[in-house]
Amino acid sequence: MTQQENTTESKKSLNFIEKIVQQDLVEGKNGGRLQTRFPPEPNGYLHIGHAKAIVMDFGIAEKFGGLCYLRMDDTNPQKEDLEYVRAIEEDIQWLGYKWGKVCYASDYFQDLWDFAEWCILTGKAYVDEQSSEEIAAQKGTPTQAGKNSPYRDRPATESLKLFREMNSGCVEPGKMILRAKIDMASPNMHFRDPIMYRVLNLPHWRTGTKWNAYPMYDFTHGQSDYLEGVTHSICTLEFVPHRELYDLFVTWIKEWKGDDGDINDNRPRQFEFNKLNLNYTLMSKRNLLILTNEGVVNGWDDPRMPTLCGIRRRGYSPQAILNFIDKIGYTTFDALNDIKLMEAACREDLNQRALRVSAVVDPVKLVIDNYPEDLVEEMTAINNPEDEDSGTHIIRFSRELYIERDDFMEDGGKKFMRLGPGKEVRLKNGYIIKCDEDPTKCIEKDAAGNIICIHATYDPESRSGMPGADRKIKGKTLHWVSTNHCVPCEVRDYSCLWTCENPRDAIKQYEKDHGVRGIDAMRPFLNPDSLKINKNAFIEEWASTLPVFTYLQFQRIGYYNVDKDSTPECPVFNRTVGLRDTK
RNA sequence: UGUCCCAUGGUGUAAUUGGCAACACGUCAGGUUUUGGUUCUGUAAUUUAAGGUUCGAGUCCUUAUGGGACAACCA
Repeated sequence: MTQQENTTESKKSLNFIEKIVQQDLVEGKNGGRLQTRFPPEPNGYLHIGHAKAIVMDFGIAEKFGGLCYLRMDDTNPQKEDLEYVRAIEEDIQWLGYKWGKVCYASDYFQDLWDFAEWCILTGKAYVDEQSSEEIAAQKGTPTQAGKNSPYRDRPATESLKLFREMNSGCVEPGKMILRAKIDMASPNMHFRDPIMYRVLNLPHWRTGTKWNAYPMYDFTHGQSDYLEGVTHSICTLEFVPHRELYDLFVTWIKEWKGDDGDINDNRPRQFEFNKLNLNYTLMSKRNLLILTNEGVVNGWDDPRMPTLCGIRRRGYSPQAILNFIDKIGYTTFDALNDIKLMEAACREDLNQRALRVSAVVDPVKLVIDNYPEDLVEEMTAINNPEDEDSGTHIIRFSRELYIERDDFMEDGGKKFMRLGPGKEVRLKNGYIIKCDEDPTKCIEKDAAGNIICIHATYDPESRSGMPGADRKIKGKTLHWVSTNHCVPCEVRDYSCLWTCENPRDAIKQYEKDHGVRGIDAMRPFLNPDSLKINKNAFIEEWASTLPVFTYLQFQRIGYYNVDKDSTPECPVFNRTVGLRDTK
């Protein structure tokens, strides 16, 4: 970290969770320890919303000298897979974070089981044999108290016997569950005898066939935190109603462990911040899964996806993401962030990082009539004017070039600063050129009236670096490639997948109004033009030799990244984000 | 007709904890520039409402309004 960053860092005020952590440390809570965890369920790929949580969990540990574990929340073998575990690890490392160790909720299955038996024996839990419909009906509503289950007061010995049967593999899923005996009239729905264990009769990718009954999230998370030594269990706002239950189970497990220290010390505490909402973006894993399954996008790493692998392929740097997260902050307000802020953070970073190259994405031929037929000159191009250490590369110049079609206008008027009859422009790293006043002399058209070739003359004294190049001209500086010294390439331009600001709400509403679900409720809001493939582009030779994931700027166009689909014959580029355009 | 949470320029966040409302992005106008990029200078725009406490309120209290979360054998 540079000195400058250090000063800005120290000037910036802490977010509300950092303030809590700082205060707890001062007060010596939990023995002055700080330990957090990032607990993804390995049932899908991480997205930009997870990045916000990662920066919080890992970042706060880093900042205050604590520890952060990566914990796979693998309590539902129905949906989870090793493939996702690997991807999660890769994404976190890509962001630049290191974990103390990797843990699994399944590490605690035996503890959780023993603890559950103790809960039964001490009258805190019972086995319920009703159907899920019956249980739902008894649960009441937020405005109405629930009713007790007829099994609520069965003897502990009976519950214990049935609980053990639940894990035998002989009980059909749905026939029995273990419930905590709390309060069916609680205004907090999570307190109405929540489910602790359910029968799945499914093997688990880590524990094999040892378990047939698996613990629920609420009966796992706080206990795992406690057993691991987590001090600050930080999650998003939708878990606020779970906190009371979290605290209760932590209190119970301390009792079970014979941990008779102060109940307010040596225990994890849950804190909640606002999750990331981005306009024109759909975040939930469930919906992203639909998009990939239905082929709306080409896999989880499609550059239009908000997944970290998608964003990476799109061409964002980890630092760009970190900058963005830093800009939006952490509060308890359910904000809808503007995607433009993320793009601004990206430009800010890529401006420092990206190699400048010339690519012509909508080419028209330009012939320099007074330039020698067989001359080829090697021009020097600066790789990145923002970074003196980035060096230079060669771009070859000749009589026949491609320039952008929209850099020439037959009647552009006074305000059009680029090429046209009688107009003079500079070719970047090249010469000053000029078109004849007479349109018939500088424009070649086909039968349909389309411009197929532009003619100009160059000023031989104006080559970049020569004294003659220093003269001021009215026109702008244009980028170009030499027709014989460029490579055809594929350029993929992306825009938002969604046409409405808040696709989540729009889809939900559509589902309600039209009685359809899933992809059918999404289609009306999908942007048909979210991917534009351009196979008619040319790029300078040097750029075609760069490896996948190289950060590039197509000068005057935008930031681009080398895609994994590239071949030596045809490199493929993804548009990360366009240049700011104040034309 | 429940419980809990939230409300500061267009968007997101600050405000030394009750003491001059600011920062970033965006807007608009201009300077620099071999990228209509970058950079620099300037610009307009903010405490949801009403009442209360106080010398003093974005901050505390009350009420209203608006928004969010909660009723999966998901996490």
